[in-house]
Amino acid sequence: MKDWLPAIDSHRQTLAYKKGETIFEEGMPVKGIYFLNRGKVKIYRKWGHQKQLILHFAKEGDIIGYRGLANESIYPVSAMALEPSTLCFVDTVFFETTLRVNNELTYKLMQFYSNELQYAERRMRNLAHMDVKGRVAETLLMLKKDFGENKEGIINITLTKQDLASFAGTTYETFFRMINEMAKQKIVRLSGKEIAVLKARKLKELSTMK
Amino acid sequence: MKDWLPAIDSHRQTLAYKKGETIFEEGMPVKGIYFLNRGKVKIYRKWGHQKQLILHFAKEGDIIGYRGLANESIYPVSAMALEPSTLCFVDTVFFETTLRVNNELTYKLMQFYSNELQYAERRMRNLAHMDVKGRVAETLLMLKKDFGENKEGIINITLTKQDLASFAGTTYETFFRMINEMAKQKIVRLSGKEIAVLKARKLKELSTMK
DNA sequence: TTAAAAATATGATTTATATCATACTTTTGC
DNA sequence: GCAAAAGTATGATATAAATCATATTTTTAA
Repeated sequence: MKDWLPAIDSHRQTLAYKKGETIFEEGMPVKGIYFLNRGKVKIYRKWGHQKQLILHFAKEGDIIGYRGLANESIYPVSAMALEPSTLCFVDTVFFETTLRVNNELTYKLMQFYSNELQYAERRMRNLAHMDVKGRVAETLLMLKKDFGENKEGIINITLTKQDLASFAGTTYETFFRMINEMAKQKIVRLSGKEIAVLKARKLKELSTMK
Repeated sequence: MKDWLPAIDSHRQTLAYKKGETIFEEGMPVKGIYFLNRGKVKIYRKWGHQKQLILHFAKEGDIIGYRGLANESIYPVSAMALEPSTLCFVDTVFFETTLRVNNELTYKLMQFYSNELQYAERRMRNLAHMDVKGRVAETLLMLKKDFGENKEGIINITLTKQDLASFAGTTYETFFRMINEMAKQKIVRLSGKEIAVLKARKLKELSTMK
């Protein structure tokens, strides 16, 4: 992913966001693409005013806003900083010009989209058929894989239970019950917002079709 | 979509499939990409042996198997002909070589993926938050938009109720009840496998968040 | 530093939707 | 042309998960 940064290195503009600040919102016109230098960001789609489905948690090095590079020039998703974050912004016109002349970059981005599409469609299938406990299990495995864990085995991302639930595609209450049950069975260890996976094998099992 | 056909016109190979025949299956190694010349194809992800989520119905002119063009060289989805279909096949190596030299084609394909991703993520959100009646309503609107309707207003695709249910992300029984209810309310007209949308406005309303 | 807001925790209740059961009809393959 | 398989149709029942209610704790911002 980092490989394409040099190509647009010149035209960048650095922006800082506080925790809870919105970077862009679905329905807003696309102005450019963002690269996350520092911090963590959630990408989500809203449903009504209260509900949302979190599609992705972005970390340092990730690009954000690429979903807007389609025909529609409107963001199909929203992005909010989960901690103080620094992003560099490249306006669409320049980015697209770069893509037009840099075939390698375009090819990489295309492959990247292809992977994202695979991931989205797998999750779609899971939302349709996997039970909530399975989705909670998968959520934890995904976070562990994407963000890693420290020496104590604690996953390197701090999230509210509500955000975890919105990522798993369920309600806060149900998520809480599920993860609590897993804690009782010593599959995970919880302490405040810290989560450690103790039995990855068991989680894998829970997220496998029965 | 048709615009990129000429670029690979030479290396093609024509294949015919009967109704119900599998074109490729998830987990199989990717050999190439397909262009649907004639017929209709369902693209789906399996869950266990009985269940599936249909991601997309492809029609004449559509490309199929593009999801395999990521890092993994394994099809993440399956494809099955819904009626006698003719496809033209282009092997991955040649297609990728073409992409490497044809920036315009790569750019178009990238945009195409971006659109697909938007679509997938919107459906993801719907599976998480929209009720089944809403999803059934949206399913019908989408089919009407994608396949059009004849003079009598009948949608130009013939599907089993089971496939319709698998596309809406529900069971056959629930789908049946929902669409039946819509027929009683004169929102749609049913006759065998024929479906006509009578009140698109009402369907739109049902698929809007409450 | 303190009041307000957000997040956590958990029991009780409701509801949407899946599952099960069964009969009938249409389609398909030999 | 006919038997088997696939699809359609519907009622009854089960259940997973959402919703509601409420108390406590933690975090945030003035």
